[in-house]
Amino acid sequence: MTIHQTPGRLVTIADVAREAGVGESTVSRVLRGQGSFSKRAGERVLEAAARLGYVPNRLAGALAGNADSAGSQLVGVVIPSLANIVFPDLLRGLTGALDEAGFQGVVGVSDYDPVREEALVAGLLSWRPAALVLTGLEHTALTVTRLRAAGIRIVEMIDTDGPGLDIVVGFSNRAVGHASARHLVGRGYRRIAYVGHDLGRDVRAAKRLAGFEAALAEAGLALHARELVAERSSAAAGRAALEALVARAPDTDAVYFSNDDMALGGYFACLGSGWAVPGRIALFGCHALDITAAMPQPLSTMRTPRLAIGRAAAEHLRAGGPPGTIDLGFELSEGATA
Amino acid sequence: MTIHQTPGRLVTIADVAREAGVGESTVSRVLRGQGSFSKRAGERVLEAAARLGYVPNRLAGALAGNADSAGSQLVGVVIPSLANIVFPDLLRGLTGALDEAGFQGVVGVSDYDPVREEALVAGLLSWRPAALVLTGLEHTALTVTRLRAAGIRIVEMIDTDGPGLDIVVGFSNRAVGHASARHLVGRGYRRIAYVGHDLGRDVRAAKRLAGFEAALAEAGLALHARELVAERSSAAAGRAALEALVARAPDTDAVYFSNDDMALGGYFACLGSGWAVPGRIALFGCHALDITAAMPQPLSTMRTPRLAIGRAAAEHLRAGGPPGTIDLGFELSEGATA
DNA sequence: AAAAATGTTGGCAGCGCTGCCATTCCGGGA
DNA sequence: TCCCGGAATGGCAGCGCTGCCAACATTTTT
Repeated sequence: MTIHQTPGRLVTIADVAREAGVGESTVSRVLRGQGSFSKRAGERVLEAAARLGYVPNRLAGALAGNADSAGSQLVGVVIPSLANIVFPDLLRGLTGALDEAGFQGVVGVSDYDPVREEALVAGLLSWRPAALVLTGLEHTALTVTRLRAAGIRIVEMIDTDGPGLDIVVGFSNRAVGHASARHLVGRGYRRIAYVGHDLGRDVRAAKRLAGFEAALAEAGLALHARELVAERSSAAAGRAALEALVARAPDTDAVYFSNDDMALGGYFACLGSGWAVPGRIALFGCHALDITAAMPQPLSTMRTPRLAIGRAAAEHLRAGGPPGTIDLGFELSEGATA
Repeated sequence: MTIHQTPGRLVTIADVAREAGVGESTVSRVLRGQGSFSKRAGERVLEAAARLGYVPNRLAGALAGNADSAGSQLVGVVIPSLANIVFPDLLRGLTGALDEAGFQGVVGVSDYDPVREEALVAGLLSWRPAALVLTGLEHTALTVTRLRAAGIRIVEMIDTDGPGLDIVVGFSNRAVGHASARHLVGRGYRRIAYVGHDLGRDVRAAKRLAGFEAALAEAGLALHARELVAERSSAAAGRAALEALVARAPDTDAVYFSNDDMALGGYFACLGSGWAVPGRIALFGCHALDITAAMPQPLSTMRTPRLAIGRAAAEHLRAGGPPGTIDLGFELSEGATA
């Protein structure tokens, strides 16, 4: 029962035209519901197409349609990772809105590597996408050159801390870090440490930390300690890192995590070691992952509008408006751990 | 600083040919490193292409190249959801292997809806993909017809419980459920309940439950209770459901969850209510999400090879072999909650 | 009733690329 | 020196579709 029957050639618009007894142009018009045609022609074409099992060839359509401008209805998307739940969320908002608008997303994963992104962008551009959606503001010079030359709408998601190429949708990671520190300081914590993952790659986590330290400095404080893991963020890494940190700096009274999954790991470390949260040690995360709301003590964290960012990115794809930055903000999720 | 410069026409192969002082065919051969050409011609073409910033148009390439067979280098992918971490994992394995092989994935999200899948498949087929990767074995009749007519390789991921269309890569969800029940029964639990999410849509969770109940029956048992939430699986839903379940059937001694995130929610419920795990109540999940390994008591669950499935799916795309099922199995992750 | 306006329709030239084929170029053997 | 086989090359016909335009049909207006 192989599926490979490939009877020969696939049905083309010419076959439908012959079957329906009309011209090719009429078939084209009917199928796209564009231009004028008689009711009778419409019926016959639809009927013939169904009878023949016609599947339009968008490759040809896009090629013929509009050679320059928005060639196809494909939209290239580059995200850094699928392992960090933040990005599937982004993708979720994006694909949802994208296919409401009749677009198809072509997804590439850069693994936080600008050089990898460069290659992905080159590959995506060769499909003549209607637009490109990237993550973050940091790109190689060659990527930027190519993007400029492509003459299509570019959306950069998530990070508004810096100049964008065209449209930027996100929030200020710096401000998130800043607000997080203000919250901890306001709660009276003074010996505040940081637990994070590979900052060399995750530029946005680094920006949050910068904002965090800036706010500490404004309050006359500095990071009490810091523990970085080389790997990607995960609960296991957060757990190990917090344990290491507490061993080194036992008097730490609050910890800022680069990410909620790290923070969740930290929470587990506290549970395992019997450290009272937030009595013995307070925990603060970032992103407000769904899970954290179900914890016995909801995690104190910052809610970032990931779905909304994806959706907004998709919605601004077609808009012919001027370049600009759309800041969707963030919100304190008070929780009970800090 | 608009990016929209669209100087007019994009650079075509003809422009490169003129610039390099060779024919179009030579440019095409050089750029694809195929056919024979002199070293000198090769250099000049590459140079000219770089100078002009030439970006090949794969739309045209695919259209001209091989009209029938593997038209483009696009691969259509349909997954049911991005909210359930299982699918991003699948996607991760898939896109990784896909772009090693030079393919680009076009992703659609069906939201667990076969009718939505039908529309997505139709849309994807119109890009003349080299192959299609779907999730699960359940499709509408029309989808199946179209898939057959397309004459391309089809891979169905994750579920091996039933006949596939072409290539199937995954594990038996029924067997997972069965093994889970055997484990709980073997540990001496007798009043075993089930906590799950919307089974009407998540067919695979339903298959796991069926296998689970079958194993219970073999042991002379039946489900002690069950609690279903209508929404999608999540920690919050798991927590609420477990609390409801314990209220209704306080003597339950073990709970099988449809998913690890549900189980994690259940664990949080136990922590919150002070129910000893597994003394008062044992918990068993499914999928072995990363997070669960960091818990103070690692969750007892079944490790499913999600990344490997994605990778295997991509690898079997090109293989011209016969249809068949590849069962990647699963593995008990003993943990400490059951 | 003729003219003008409007509604339908089919033919055909591309879109940018690749496959095919005929042609040219080159070095080595007769 | 001439001829021959293979490497290198360019021209051109499509791939399937859409945009444009001219042709024709049908109404409406005067």
